[in-house]
Amino acid sequence: MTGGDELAAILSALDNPHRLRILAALKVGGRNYVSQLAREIGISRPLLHLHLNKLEEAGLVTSQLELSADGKALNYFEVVAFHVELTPETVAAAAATLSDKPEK
Amino acid sequence: MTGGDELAAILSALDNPHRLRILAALKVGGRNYVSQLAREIGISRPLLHLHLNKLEEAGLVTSQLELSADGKALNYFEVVAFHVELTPETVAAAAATLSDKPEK
DNA sequence: TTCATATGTCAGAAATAACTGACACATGAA
DNA sequence: TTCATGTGTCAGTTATTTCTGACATATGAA
Repeated sequence: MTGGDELAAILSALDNPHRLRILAALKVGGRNYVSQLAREIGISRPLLHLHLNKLEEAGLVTSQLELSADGKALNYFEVVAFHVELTPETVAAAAATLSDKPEK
Repeated sequence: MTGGDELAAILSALDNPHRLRILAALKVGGRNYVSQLAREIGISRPLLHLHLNKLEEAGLVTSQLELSADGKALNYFEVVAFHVELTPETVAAAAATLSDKPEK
């Protein structure tokens, strides 16, 4: 029972090849911190930061700040176990609760 | 078993409140032609045309040109019965087959 | 102190997506 | 012929997203 806005956020978050790969990397390689993940995926850190933010806002990943052995602050991200069914029925139900602005 | 590019197209098509409502309208109200649908949803016909194109390219709707009783050519659209599961696993699998350009 | 690592943020450019307002064409009815 | 209806398309504007290149801050090691 996913709400319209919630589903919209998830779909928006998944509508990007980088973000799909980020999720895949975290799922396959396990939790990781942003600088390291940026190196592995091959995109800039600010850009990865942006994408991770969007994924986190959609509730698809979570982050946790930790201190490494040598004192560096590492922000670890990991995938959340989500499950969304996309069918005409679920889409129609979600669309009915969309809080978009119909005002001109 | 949805391919990466196929899933990307679906997600891209669903990442828009208008298109979610269009799918909902076609699912609930049944098949409809574009001018009529544009009036019901309350958006311009060229805009609806654009969105329907994107939905059709993603394989979420189909269209069929028909002649009405009074001779007008009506382009009827209807929803295709799709079913997509969104989980970390399916996303990871799809991301692995993405044909994006990793060059530069 | 300097270096290498980590964090975050932000302004501006570049690339897409969304949208509007025409235009062109066709048919049946008035 | 004119009107109302349907179809599609396209150029140009606006809005949104994506991306880069800085900047600022912090810590441990050399």
